[in-house]
Amino acid sequence: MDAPLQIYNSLTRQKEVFTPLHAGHVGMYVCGPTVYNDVHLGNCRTFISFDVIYRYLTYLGYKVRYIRNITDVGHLLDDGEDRMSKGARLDNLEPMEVAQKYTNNFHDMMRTFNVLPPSIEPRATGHIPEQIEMVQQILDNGYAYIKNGSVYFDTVKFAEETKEYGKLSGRVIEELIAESRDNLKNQDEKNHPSDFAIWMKASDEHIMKWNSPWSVGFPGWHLECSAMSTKYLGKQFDIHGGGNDLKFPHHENEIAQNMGSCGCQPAKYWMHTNMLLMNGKKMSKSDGNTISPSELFTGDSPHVSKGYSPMVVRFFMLQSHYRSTNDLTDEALQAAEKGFKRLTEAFEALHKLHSPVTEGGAEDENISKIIHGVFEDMNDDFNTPKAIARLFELVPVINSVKDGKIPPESISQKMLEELKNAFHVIFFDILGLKTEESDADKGYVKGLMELIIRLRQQARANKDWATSDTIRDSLNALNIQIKDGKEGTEWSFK
RNA sequence: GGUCGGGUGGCCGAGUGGCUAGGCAGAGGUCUGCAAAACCUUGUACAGCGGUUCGAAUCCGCUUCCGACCUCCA
Repeated sequence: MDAPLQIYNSLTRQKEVFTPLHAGHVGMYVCGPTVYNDVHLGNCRTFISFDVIYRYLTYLGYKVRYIRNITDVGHLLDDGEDRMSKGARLDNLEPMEVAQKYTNNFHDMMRTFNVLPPSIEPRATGHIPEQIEMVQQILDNGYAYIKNGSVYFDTVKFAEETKEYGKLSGRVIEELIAESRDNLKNQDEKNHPSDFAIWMKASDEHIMKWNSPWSVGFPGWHLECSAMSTKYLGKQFDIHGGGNDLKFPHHENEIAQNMGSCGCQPAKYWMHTNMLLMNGKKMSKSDGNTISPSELFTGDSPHVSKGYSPMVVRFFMLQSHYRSTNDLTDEALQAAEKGFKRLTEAFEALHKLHSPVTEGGAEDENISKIIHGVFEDMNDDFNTPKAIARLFELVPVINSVKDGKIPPESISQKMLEELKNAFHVIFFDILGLKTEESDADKGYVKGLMELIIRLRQQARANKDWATSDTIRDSLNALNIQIKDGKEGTEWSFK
């Protein structure tokens, strides 16, 4: 009955009904991080977005094979030095130590954000033979040429013969001629400025290099994804994702390589996440407009007035659509923090509700509509902000029943169960959020709080306002909020 | 310069040819010993100028401003 899942396809620039290549299965490849540095928040946004997409596809019943790679070689800097090698030189480490260190850091951060691990996380250095094989196939098919031990992809020939080059990013090859800079590494070796290396001959001082039929060298940056997606998902698979900034040249070149080796377009649906901004500008490693995840958590940054918890940050990110830019500001984070708290507290309150009627509550239909609406929103290109907005509509209903503002029979037992279940599925399983109960929540702090609240109740019963207010104010100073309600007093961390 | 995407109420952020997005902040009220929390009510926004239309913030054109990519970036 519900509308089918639709996905915005960057390749066709429109929403399309999602139909997997093989019924019941989804193959999804997402470009992972280059591990030469701590992960930054922009990366996190992309992986959080795809985490929700992965979770939702799984929820829909698809068996999803989710590949997210680790790039640990081949990513050149302007001066021609490999990112990994540079990291190694600066830290005085083996390149693989650098890769491992930052891979660990990346994994820690993904766990912190409650991002599920992918099905397979292949490394570029672990797939050198596959990449060499692909270079050979491209050469065999005539879409590459060898110059001094390096191999370059022939974009001009590819573009002329297939009309495919530039399709994803909207580029025209003639324009690329004029635009390309001429100060790139080995530019003189290329036949055309838009050609790109798929195998690079290594200089003597280059640390990371492998034997190949052409030279001792290393693979080009774009090649790994082509080779690894093919290896684990086949020549054609369902979804290929990544950040918007990878569209050109990375993804465009990936398509060229896949088509150049096997003759087919690798992915049916291309999905691109938009950039995380900070104060209106792209958050970027290279220009300093950035805040690290840990700085954001601790508040140790001039860009924020305080720290924000990982789940608040995740929630904040999901409150904008993955294809829209997301502007991170202190004010917006504060709004997200309060909203997140309101939602989680309503969810907790929901579990304490009971209904005297089995079915036919006055609010039943309304609630049912909201729940269905959430899934409709998710089916519409994973519209998490809209889905979350609907979740908020449940809050006043839940709180009103809890406070006795509307009678408990407004929601039937049946609906209550359905709602608890749905809320759980949406909030935890699909959006990947979790309530942040601290250790204190379970430990003796809880017992102490019960004691304190009981003492304060006695004081209030005796109209000893001075004592009761002192307790309240002191707790408040400790960031503990006292909430006097009809059914007694509750508390929470502020 | 080329390509693309945007400008929505104080802030963030959805959406749409006619029907309340939502969150935060603000205002009024209920509740309360007083508060807080919660609940109720409330603002009637869509860059500007034209055009299409019975009707446009939503479609088209122009203007303007902003951003991304074109060079390593999720």
